[in-house]
Amino acid sequence: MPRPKTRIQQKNSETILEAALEVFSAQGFRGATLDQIAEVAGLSKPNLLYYFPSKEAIHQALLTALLDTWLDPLREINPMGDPVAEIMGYMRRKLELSRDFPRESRLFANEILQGAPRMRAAIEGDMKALVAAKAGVLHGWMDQGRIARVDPVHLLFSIWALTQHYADFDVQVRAVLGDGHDPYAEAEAFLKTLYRKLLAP
Amino acid sequence: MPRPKTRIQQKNSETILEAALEVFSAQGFRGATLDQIAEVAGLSKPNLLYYFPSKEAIHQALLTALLDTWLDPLREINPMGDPVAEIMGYMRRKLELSRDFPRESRLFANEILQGAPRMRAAIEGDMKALVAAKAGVLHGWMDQGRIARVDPVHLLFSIWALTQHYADFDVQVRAVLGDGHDPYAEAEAFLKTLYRKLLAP
DNA sequence: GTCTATACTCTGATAGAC
DNA sequence: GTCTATCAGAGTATAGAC
Repeated sequence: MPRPKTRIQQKNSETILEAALEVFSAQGFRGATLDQIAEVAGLSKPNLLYYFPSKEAIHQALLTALLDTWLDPLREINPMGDPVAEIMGYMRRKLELSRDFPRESRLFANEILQGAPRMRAAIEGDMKALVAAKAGVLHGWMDQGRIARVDPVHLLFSIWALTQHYADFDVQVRAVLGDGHDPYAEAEAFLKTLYRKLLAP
Repeated sequence: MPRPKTRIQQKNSETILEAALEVFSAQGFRGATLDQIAEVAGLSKPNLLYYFPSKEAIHQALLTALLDTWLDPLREINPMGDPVAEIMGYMRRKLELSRDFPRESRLFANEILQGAPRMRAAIEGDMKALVAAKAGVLHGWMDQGRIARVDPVHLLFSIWALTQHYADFDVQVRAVLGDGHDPYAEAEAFLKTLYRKLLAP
């Protein structure tokens, strides 16, 4: 990928990544084709490969940018804040990520589901370290009796599972709910109740 | 697909479906190839296509069988039973499905994630109807004050999300936990606590 | 029923004109 | 920088021998 210098290069790179996100998140890596991405981007296939050296490289660029976005809400948990408010805020921010960036959530889910062939290092490195640090914070709050004692890592897993479910299984959620529902608004109310009860000391 | 009559036909069909499950669940529909399935099955590629008319047909056979297995635990919820015990039992059976049939869970997740192109009818039909029926049962229990009042459908979503997470995101769960953990045993303890608190009237 | 050989299509990537 | 044309390989499916 040539270092985007000019405005036009910058713009085209972004157009390609946007189109690639659309296609990869809906079809998975193998299911997506350069033809589809080119069509969505409104560019020719060889032109895609002028900006990125390969299909693999486009995918990798998306994943690299994604992990940071994905972990940001967790980083924001403040050890000095009010425990329940911090955890509720984290849950809410993760749910907002699902609502506002469902394609990113599905891109991530596709990758993990298939064994994380291109993200394993990041998961075993950055993600694991961050989770360990924040689990320590949660543990401290439990020791102080400020929230109920539960397994801190599984508490984080539960927030991931419950919030990402609404993006990753969107089709199923909407099909089962039927018309006239706002899945994310209902989810927020349900999850608030759930975590308020779970965390009460 | 020829109606399996002889014992050898029966056996080969099963061998193919077992191999196909292995490959489809790990790679998705497009990512899987007949070559891979043939190799895992220990058969030649044309031989696969003697038993099933196409790659599509193999996949369809797996999905059709899957949905029933997947919904069985929900069907077993007994309106006459003890509400908390019934819901806890459902959660536990779903978690056991994730633990004992993780490939089936990932096959299902792959399908939904990509928009359920081959399962939409079943979801909008059987699954939606079953959920509506069981949501009615839950509602009745809430009206009687036997469990806390929460959105019954989102309660079911939460059980799906939390239990399937351990199969679908297995790689991430194990990477983050590190060695020396039994994810499913820990999950069961965590989820028991979670639902006991959530459901307490 | 099972195999080898092969037809045909799709797809990632490159060549080369402009 | 962008396009048309095209190559090479992979992948689904079929033909036909045994």
